[in-house]
Amino acid sequence: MRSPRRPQRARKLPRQARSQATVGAILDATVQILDRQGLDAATTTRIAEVAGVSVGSLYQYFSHRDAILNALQEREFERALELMRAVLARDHLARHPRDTLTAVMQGLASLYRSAPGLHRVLAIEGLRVARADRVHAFDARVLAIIRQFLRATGAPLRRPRLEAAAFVAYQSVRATMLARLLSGEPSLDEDSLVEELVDLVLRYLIAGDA
Amino acid sequence: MRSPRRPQRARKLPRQARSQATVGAILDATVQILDRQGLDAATTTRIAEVAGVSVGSLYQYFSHRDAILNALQEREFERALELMRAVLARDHLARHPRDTLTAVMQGLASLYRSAPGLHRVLAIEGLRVARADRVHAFDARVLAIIRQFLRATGAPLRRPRLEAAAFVAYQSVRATMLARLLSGEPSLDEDSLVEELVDLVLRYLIAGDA
Amino acid sequence: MRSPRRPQRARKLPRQARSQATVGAILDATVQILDRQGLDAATTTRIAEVAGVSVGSLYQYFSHRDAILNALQEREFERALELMRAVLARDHLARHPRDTLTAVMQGLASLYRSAPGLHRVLAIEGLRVARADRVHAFDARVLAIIRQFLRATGAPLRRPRLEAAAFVAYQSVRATMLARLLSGEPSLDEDSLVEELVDLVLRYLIAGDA
Amino acid sequence: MRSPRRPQRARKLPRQARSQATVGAILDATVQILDRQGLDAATTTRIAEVAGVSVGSLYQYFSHRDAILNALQEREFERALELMRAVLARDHLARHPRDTLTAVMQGLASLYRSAPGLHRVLAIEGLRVARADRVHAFDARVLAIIRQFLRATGAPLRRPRLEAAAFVAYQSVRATMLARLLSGEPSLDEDSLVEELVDLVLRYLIAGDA
DNA sequence: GATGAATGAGCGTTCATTCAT
DNA sequence: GATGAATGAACGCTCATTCAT
Repeated sequence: MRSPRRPQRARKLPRQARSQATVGAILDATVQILDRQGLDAATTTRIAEVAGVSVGSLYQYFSHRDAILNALQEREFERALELMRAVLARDHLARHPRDTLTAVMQGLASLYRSAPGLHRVLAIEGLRVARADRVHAFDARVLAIIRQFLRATGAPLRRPRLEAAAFVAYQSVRATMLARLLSGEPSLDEDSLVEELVDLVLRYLIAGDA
Repeated sequence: MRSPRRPQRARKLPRQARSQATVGAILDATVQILDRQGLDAATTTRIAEVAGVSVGSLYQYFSHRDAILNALQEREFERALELMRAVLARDHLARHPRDTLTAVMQGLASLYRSAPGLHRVLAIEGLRVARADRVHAFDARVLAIIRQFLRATGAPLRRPRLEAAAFVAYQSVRATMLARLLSGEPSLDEDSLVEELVDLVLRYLIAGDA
Repeated sequence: MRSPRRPQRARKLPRQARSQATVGAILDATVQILDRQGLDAATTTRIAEVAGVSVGSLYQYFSHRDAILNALQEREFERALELMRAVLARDHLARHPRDTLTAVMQGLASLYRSAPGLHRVLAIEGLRVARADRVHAFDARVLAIIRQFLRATGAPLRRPRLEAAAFVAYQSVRATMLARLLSGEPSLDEDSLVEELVDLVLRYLIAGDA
Repeated sequence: MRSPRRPQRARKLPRQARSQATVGAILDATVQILDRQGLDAATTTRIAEVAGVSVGSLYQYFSHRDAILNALQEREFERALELMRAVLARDHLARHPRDTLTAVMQGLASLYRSAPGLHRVLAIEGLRVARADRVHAFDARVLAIIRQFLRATGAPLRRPRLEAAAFVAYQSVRATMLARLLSGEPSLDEDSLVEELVDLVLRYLIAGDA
């Protein structure tokens, strides 16, 4: 996409019900387009068209095109965090770490599966310099959750550098899932992938797990 | 005025000394721009400008803008493969797999370190649909090398699904290194990263490795 | 940056008053440029400039530059056909064929006279391969009208090959008028030309007409 | 084609044998390209390539691209005039005008047939403003020949305005032949076309010819 | 507020022409 | 003379953004 002519002022926050609906429609339209046709198809005109509003309205709620992608990214970030929190909150201490990990990874896999095209675009765009900070912030939150889980788990940890370990484990899982998503016809079925990743992480992190 | 005719094949190969210099200048300029300002800044006009040539010259050697990126990608691909081959060729059978793995990863880390911005862009662009095939082809070659290494190693393998294991291991290493590269100020020094990754892979792949 | 996507269908039809005005301005500007400076001067930038709009507006209503020329061509085609139909509809059976033919040719001559430069360009462009189909379609419609006229006329026809005769007659008239148009200072006044052409066609087509 | 940056000085005339050969090769190459691929394919680079010389050499003999087309046009003009002169010179006074006319038209038809693509391009380009003068000059020479023939012929002429008559007859023949050339699949075979045109012209020009 | 026609900077690309070798 | 690498003005076209209605 072209680097945009940046506007000078921020837009007002949507407060009323109708506004919320419009914002929602715009985000949903963008998701649909990204998922089916990719980033290049997500022009402001097309988004407005699919959302059933005018471009003018679009700019009433988003100061520039990238703001839409940012909002989307944020939405998916929250969704992923929520998923992790929900799984970990379910009395995971009483269960074997393997079960907890498996549940988390199945959740992530289903998240990706629900809109592969969208997550592909977000992953790519997430790597762009402009959006790097947002991704780092998200990563930090994920890592905090992981560390918290590791500390809370009764299992004996192998790794002295907890922070490094969480980083490596997280990136490995994230990237492998994404790579499978990006390969046209995955040679590995989802369940097997989850199994492999659980094993990878367990053996890496937890002593004596064989 | 003229109906546009997309050229299908590569332009003439540079034979003379001056031509070689021009091609080199274009590639170098592109690397520099990608490394410092990212992909969007790498317009044909800007590349030509930095290379100190005219746009016309650029098109004398590259059929279209993307061909420059492709050439660059190919160059880095070959470099990475060459590095892996070189390390694995060095009597690795006589050494402990840990040493071999460490050597490979140190090589990759230094490759990334040499031009972080470039590798960031190549990694990102490698995810785009248009270039997905090239990346898959590269991945397949890497996976073949890894599998060959695993088979040749005397060490007892833990994983029944060799192909899946190679995929998971490769993506984990690749992504973690890249993620560290992308984070502005890495919290993990390079040696520690290599150590962690070697450990990750060994425990995942090789039975009884502790 | 972006892979170019050639639009296949026409742009949105102009509905509002302002839109209509813009389309009109674009067509008028194009006619003016073609008439005065020829086809090569009719760049999108120049057309927009003369029309007093931006290039963007131009592409809001025409999918590509050639679409403007096509629209212009179509407009003139329809105008010419309408003229022929109108003249032939005027109780021509009751009149001598010479009068009918004269009326038709006077109409065509005045059509050409109204914008010689435009018709010159359209005639030339009509010869280009890209637009040949459109011209052939127009020619076929004209020939059908001519054949219908010849059949309806009570006059005894000299020519056994009606189709060939219509073709020869039509091309002769068309080309001679055009040639006169193209010569800077016509040596033949319009009335004389019409007279000559009527005579040419009558003697060629109609038996005993002397 | 793009309107060229016009050079300032004329080129030296080719005097030596090698020069003549180069000029010939360039013209032949241009004919071949025009005939097979049309005007847009006739770039200076391509012409030089087909001619087996360098672009530099091309510019040694032709001051600019259009000069090549001009030379080609001139060559075809001379060829056509030569053909007419040759036929008319063959004791045509002793023969019936119909035979003479038939011979001329057969000659023209075979000229066109020998390289339809070339003549299509020349016809189109000949109409462009830039080259209009050259065409008018050629037309004038043709008309002179025609008038001379008409005067020399013993046959009684119908038309008082000899100049106008020559013009009408010439344009009719030229355009009809060209139109047949331009229509993809001519519905009229060449012999029939010649027959029709001879009849058209004879009845138009010569009194009592039935 | 909502609309959507209008804007125009900027992109990738071409090719006639030049000139150092 | 010949070469062909280099030039760069100019083209068609896109789309994020604005603002009169």
